Amino acid sequence: MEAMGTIIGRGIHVGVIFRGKKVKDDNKTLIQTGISCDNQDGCLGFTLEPHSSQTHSSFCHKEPPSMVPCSSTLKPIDGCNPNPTMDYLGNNSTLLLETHASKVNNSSESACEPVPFPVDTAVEERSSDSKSLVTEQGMDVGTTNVVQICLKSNQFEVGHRRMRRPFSVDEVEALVHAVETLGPGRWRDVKLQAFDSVKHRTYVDLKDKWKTLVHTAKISPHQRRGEQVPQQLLDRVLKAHAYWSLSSTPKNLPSPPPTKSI
DNA sequence: TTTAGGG
DNA sequence: CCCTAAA
Repeated sequence: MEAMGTIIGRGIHVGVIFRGKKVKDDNKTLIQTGISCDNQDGCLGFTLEPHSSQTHSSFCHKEPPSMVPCSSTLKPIDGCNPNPTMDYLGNNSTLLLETHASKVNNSSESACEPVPFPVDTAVEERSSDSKSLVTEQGMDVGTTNVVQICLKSNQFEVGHRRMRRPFSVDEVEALVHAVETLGPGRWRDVKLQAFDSVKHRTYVDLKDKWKTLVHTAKISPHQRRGEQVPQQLLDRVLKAHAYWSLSSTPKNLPSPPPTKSI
């Protein structure tokens, strides 16, 4: 915030770059220039020029509806960010650029970045708004930062593959608990009961996770990857799985939940 | 829209 | 995670 405050306080120029070319006429709106009307596979970019703009610039690709983590002085952006989760919580400043081009929105996810957790809940990745949150890190006054907002070749083209979000042990615990009481096959309810506020976890995701959990619980510990799920939890998975598999009425009365003893 | 499974 | 036939 300090960095941005310094920059903005001293006046900052915001230029628009379309398809690599800087848009000269500042009086025209995105719609007037046609930038936001068609589905051209161009790229929208913004140049933030504090003062007498220099040349140093860094950027990363991003799309309209999501965040555009951008590091001006750190690691280059060659695809995806090394560490998705953290990295955006420190003393970073945030600049919000709103490109309210009428219907240009549409949703697709970040092309190279996982949405920083902090804002994750605030701004949905699948948001239909055309906002771009640019997170600047250690932006040096005097440098020109360019944020590329590439519109996929075809805005209607199905979005990218969603960012991978490994389930945390806590999430697994919540999922297991829900399945123990509701039983598998009722993913909609599981979602509502245990992940209602976690928008990036759909009931299909939960169903898939349960599938992998059952598998994980069956293989030997050393074959498991990622964050290790407590064996105790995996035992509950097998327990519930066995219980609901034999139950004659799997999806009906959540009769005596699995013997959650031990 | 959900469920259920394979990809 | 994605893709989708079925329900």
